[in-house]
Parts: sequence; structure tokens; C-alpha cells
Amino acid sequence: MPRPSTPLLSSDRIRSAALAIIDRDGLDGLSMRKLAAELGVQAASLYGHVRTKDQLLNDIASSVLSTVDVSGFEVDWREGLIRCARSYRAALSSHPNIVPFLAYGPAGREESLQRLDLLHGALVDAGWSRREATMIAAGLMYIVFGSALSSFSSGFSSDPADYTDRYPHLDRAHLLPGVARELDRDSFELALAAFVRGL
Amino acid sequence: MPRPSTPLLSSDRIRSAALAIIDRDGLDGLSMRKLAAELGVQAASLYGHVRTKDQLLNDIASSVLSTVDVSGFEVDWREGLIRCARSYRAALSSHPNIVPFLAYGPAGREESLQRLDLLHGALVDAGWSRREATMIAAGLMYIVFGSALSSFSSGFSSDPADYTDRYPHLDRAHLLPGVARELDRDSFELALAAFVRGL
DNA sequence: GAGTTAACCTAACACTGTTCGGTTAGTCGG
DNA sequence: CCGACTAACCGAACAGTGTTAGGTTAACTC
Repeated sequence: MPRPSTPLLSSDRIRSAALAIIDRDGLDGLSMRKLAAELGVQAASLYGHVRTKDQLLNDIASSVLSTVDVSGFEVDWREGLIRCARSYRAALSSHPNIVPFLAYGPAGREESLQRLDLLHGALVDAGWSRREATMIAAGLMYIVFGSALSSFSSGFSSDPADYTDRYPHLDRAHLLPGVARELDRDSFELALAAFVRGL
Repeated sequence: MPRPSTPLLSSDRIRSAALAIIDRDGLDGLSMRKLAAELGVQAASLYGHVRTKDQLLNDIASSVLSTVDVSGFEVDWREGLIRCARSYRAALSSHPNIVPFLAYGPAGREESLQRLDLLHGALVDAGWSRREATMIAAGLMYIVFGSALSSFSSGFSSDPADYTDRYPHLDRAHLLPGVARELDRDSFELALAAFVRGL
């Protein structure tokens, strides 16, 4: 196929198709050839719109994080922290399969820095020292990312025989998968509330 | 080379060589061919001792986590939580490059479950309900894994120009890389203390 | 000493991300 | 209107990945 009359590809179309694949097949399920195939195109054609796969993933990550809202600090810094964390978690858990990518490396994403700047400023305004503000922001991110990884409650088998005898205190762990989502949310809320209250 | 008089390979040698590569070159720096080369062997030979690369990584992860100590709950459950979290973090931060692998999937690792069982039991003994115990354990893991990812303080540039003007509250963020390790530890301790105090 | 097993090898398969050079449709200058 | 040029795609290839099949020979067992 030569140059088509109306372009088949665009950065946006590529990004959203890639995110759909990630959501459906996981992070490892995304390959450039598969992505191209779903767009009705050959793999090489993608590189006219995207520099590298890593860059594509970064762009997707940024767009996922762009929905995070850090407003709400005017009322109360505790409430601001809680809202910010909830918003972060909502963004991440709407596309959980991309979280391992975020976990990989030095981010330095524009969006993250901007939000972090606001968060830091709000904490300093509330009376915390700069160093304390940095550590509190870090702690909040620990809880958010830790809960978003959720290799915790989703990592349980649903076969009771896997636990009985060997792990006496986990004798009902096989019920976890059924309530994993709810339990993850409640665990996050508990951790967040305890953290903020304990500051 | 036919069968050598004394075997060149063993599961242990393979595991420790692989972990050394991961520590040195990162998770992506480990390939079966490279691992084989460092052991003076061809890649295919590894598969006589290791089922798959994924299994190898799981075994390595288990051995890293095997140093975690969950004793210390006799004294006080708060102290027990703190010691457990510190021990976990120590294990993870001694081999930080394998943490992204842990972040990937349903773990269900023998070691983790065993430790989780003890933790859960200790919390129930201390008077928490089973559900609360589960959530508290999850919250603790959030902080441990979140801090071990450390895509936070290690993700900052050391060039002041990257922050000035654009991020007014982060005007000293360029200093972070120099104190990243210490700051990460302090942030972890702060988050842990706040979390436990807030329960 | 024969037969079996264990430990290595070479070669290959089906993938991966990415690049090079080609082909053609659309667009712009004269 | 037509030539030059660019934009958007394709086919083929490269170097790398995890993994398997089948071969070769040393060491062990009876």
C-alpha cells in the first residue's frame, strides 16, 4: 500500500490503541507488530509517528496520569492529601496494567513534577518544613503506588487446599479473589487514613 | 564440549550469577545467553537446571525475600510491624533491580505467604479482626513496596535549570540525587511511623 | 564391558524492537 | 499544468530474545 488518501495513523490513534491492548492483554501483550496489525498497518509504519516503544509507553503513562487532580488543599492539608491520593489511585487503577511500567524507572514526567510541585507547596504553606514536605509527599506516593501494584490481594489462589494446614491463619484466603477489588480499596483507605492521621 | 568431568552448572551457581547480573546491569540486562556466557557455557545448557527464565526470576525473588524476619511480635504489635517492615525493606533495597519484577504479577510465593501468615496471626492475637489484620498487612506492604520502587527520589535531575521557573516549589530538587538514599530511608521511616501511629 | 543417564553442545524456531530503501499519493512553486 | 518534494505507507532485513530438538560424549551402574 502506498500513501493512502486519508492517513490511517496518528499519534492519538496509536496511543489509544496501544492502551487498549495493554488493558486487555497486559504490558507484555503489547508488541509493535500486534499494535500495527490492530491498526491495519505494518509495524514499520508506526515509527513515522512514534519515536520508540519506550517513548510511546511514556506518553501513554503521562496521559493516564493527566487525570490526577491535586486541588482541594485550600480547605485543609489533610483533606488535600487524601483527595490527591484518591485521585492518583483512581487514575492508576483504571489502567492497572501500565503500573509496572511506571515502577520501572526514573520518571521525571512533566505531569508528575507539576503535581508534585503543587503538593509540595501546599504542604509548606501548611507549616511543614521543606524536607518534611518532601518526605510526606514521598510517603503518600509509596501508599499510592504500593496499592496500585496490588500484587497483594490479587495474588491469592481460590483453592482452599492451597492454604489449609500450611498457613493456619490464612485459612480463608481463598475467598480473597472474590472480594479483591473491594478489599484493595478498603486497604488503601485504611492505610491512607492511618498515614494522614499519624502525621 | 561433551559432558565435563565436574559439572560446570548448578541451580545455585546459576541463581547467584543471575542475581549478580541483575544487580550490576538491571533487570533488562539479564538474558539467558549473557548469563550462560558468564558461566562459560551455552544458553541451552541452562535449561537442564532451570525450567524457564520466569521461574529463575521467581526463585531469585524468593531467595531475596527469604532474609525477611517477622519475629518481634511478642513484645508489641506496633513494634512488630515496624521491625517487619524494616526487614522487608532491607531485603528489597539490597537488590533494588529485582523489585520491578516483584511488582509484575500474582506472587503467591511460598516465602511471602508464610511470612504473611505469621503477620496475620500476630495481628489477630493482638485483638484486630481478621479483616482488619488483612488490611493492615496490605497497608504495610504498600509502604514497603512503594518505597522499594523508589521511582520517586531517584527520578530527579541534578540540573537546577530543570526546575527553576517551571516548578517554583521544587527549586532545590536538583539536590535530591545527592541525598536520595538517605532521603528515601527517612521518607520510609516517616511513612511507616505515621502509618503505625495512625492505626 | 555394555547400557543408561547426565551434561553439555549446535542449530533452529518464532518472536521482539528498530532501521533502510522503495513506492506512491498528496501538496506546493513556477 | 507540471515537476519537485514531502508524507505515509510497505517489504525485507538486522540483531537480539526465550526456548526446544536432536546430537555427542563423559560418567555412572549392573
